[in-house]
Amino acid sequence: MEVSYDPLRATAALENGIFPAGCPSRTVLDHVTSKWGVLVLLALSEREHRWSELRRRADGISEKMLAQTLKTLEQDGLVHRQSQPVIPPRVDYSLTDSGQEVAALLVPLATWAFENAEKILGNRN
Amino acid sequence: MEVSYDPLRATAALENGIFPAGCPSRTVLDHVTSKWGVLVLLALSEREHRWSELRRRADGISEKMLAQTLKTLEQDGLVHRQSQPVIPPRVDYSLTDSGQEVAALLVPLATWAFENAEKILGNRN
DNA sequence: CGGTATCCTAGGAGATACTG
DNA sequence: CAGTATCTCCTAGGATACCG
Repeated sequence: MEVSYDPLRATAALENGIFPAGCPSRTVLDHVTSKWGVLVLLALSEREHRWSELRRRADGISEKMLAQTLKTLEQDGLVHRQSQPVIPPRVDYSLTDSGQEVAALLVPLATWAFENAEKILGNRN
Repeated sequence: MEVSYDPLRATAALENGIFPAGCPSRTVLDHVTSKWGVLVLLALSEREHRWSELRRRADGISEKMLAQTLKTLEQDGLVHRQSQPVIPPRVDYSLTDSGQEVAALLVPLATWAFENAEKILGNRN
């Protein structure tokens, strides 16, 4: 996995964009970095998931929050919802192209968290 | 800015690490992706900031949340606090090495949010 | 300036029950 | 199975005041 970003574009984002309260960038950032949003995007970065799979994967999430999170991400055009008209119902969630872009940025973050967790929390003594 | 990550390590993180409720990785991820945590880390990724600078930069943050956020990040060993014994008091916050690592991963995310905000939120009609 | 200490409340979030 | 609907609880977080 490789992420390459133009420093000038990053600077522009930091200087003009991200910090004002209520600005669109922050709204988007909030959705994408939300407690459950991250986990859902990470799960979907691996492969499509059904509702119940996501429910189990994002360990600890309530049905309410899963529904809410998925709805937000779907409205944002990051997650695609495909419902099959069968009995019992089957609904698959996957990433859109935009979704794959963010997810690709989230994965290194998760990897870093995973690899540094012990050290970080170990400081706390 | 360039971020390169071994796919195998990413896979390990996703498969073993990130998802269990209450696991260390998720705690760390929560700190780092918290609403105000992201903004503080982003601000500090540019340069050192004083308390009052951070207060103004992370637009909308309350004193309470700034204090809380900084304390968490400092305990996590991501932010370094340097207080000068002068009058009036002066305190500078900067990133530790670990802090720079995460911040480097956060910047592309912020850049992406900044560049895609309009499109994303435009979907909502 | 760089913070605590206190109080207070909106809404984030869980539990439970129900439905197409 | 894949969700709503409701009810309730609790705490993240804002406002205000004060302090070294």
